[in-house]
Amino acid sequence: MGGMKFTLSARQPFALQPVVKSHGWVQLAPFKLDEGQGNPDDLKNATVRKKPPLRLTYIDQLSNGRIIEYEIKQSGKGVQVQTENLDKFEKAEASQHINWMLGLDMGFSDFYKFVRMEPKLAHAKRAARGRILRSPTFFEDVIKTILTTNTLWAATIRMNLNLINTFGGAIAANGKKAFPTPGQIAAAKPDVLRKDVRVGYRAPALHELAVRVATGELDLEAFKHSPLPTADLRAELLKINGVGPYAAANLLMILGRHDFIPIDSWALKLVSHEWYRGKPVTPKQVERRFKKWGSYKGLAYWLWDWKFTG
DNA sequence: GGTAGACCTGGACGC
DNA sequence: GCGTCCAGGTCTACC
Repeated sequence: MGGMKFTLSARQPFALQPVVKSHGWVQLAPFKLDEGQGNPDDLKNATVRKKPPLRLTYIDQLSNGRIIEYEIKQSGKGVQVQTENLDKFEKAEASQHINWMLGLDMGFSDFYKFVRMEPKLAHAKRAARGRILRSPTFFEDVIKTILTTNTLWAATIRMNLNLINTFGGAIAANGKKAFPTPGQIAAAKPDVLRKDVRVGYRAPALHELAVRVATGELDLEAFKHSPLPTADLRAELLKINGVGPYAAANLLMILGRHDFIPIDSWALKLVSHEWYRGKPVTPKQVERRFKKWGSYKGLAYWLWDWKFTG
């Protein structure tokens, strides 16, 4: 087996579970979640144990082409990473990726202060919430976000899995696959995206994006540390074919910009049941309800302790 | 600046 | 069994 372990520290407060459970991303390959089920003892221990062990795995491709798997667990005030033996450059890159994926150096003290009088948000600090699970590359998150639009969640999971199985590189030893690089998708015919990956009408948009990133025309990774004001960054995101108001807001949230609410059909449902007795609402009404939270309205929406749970 | 209609796909529902 | 609807929306064409 071999391999190596290392730990990464996080800005406090931090807990792995709320990051992993922050949205559906963990259900999208190459993420995988292992909550320690399968042991018969778990049942009787469940009532005793305070923190169920939670193990997040991810198949990553480093810039030198090497594909490796991370097993990430909570460890003290940060995380412990188990992976294959890496040289110091690989380890630095892997650490950087995991740091980004979990938002280890993000802080939310201003937000916590701002919302501490709001009963629906007061839990945020207690539960160390605010971080949103993200993929190592912004490219991957843009693709995944486009795959969430105008479809069922189950279909998003399937399309994403097809994309990985069709184009992604694999670990030789076990066949586990990484998310495809822009080049791998760009090299394919758009028709393959439609016919094999089954992404439907999204095929041209996805392919075009992969080509633009692969050729260097569009530097998506630069969005991570862009000096642009959020509104300008949003305008840039909206230029991407397939990215509209919802997707842009979702991607801004992923970038740690919380000024906009990703208003989808689910958001309308939540707000409808929260304040309008289940009567249909418009995006404008959602905006109105969260206006007071200013540049934190996205987070306020995201972390709101909703009445409606489905 | 605001709003109908079309759009791949494949479960869920009604009949 | 089949048709219809619709989902973690977006784009285009109009007003």
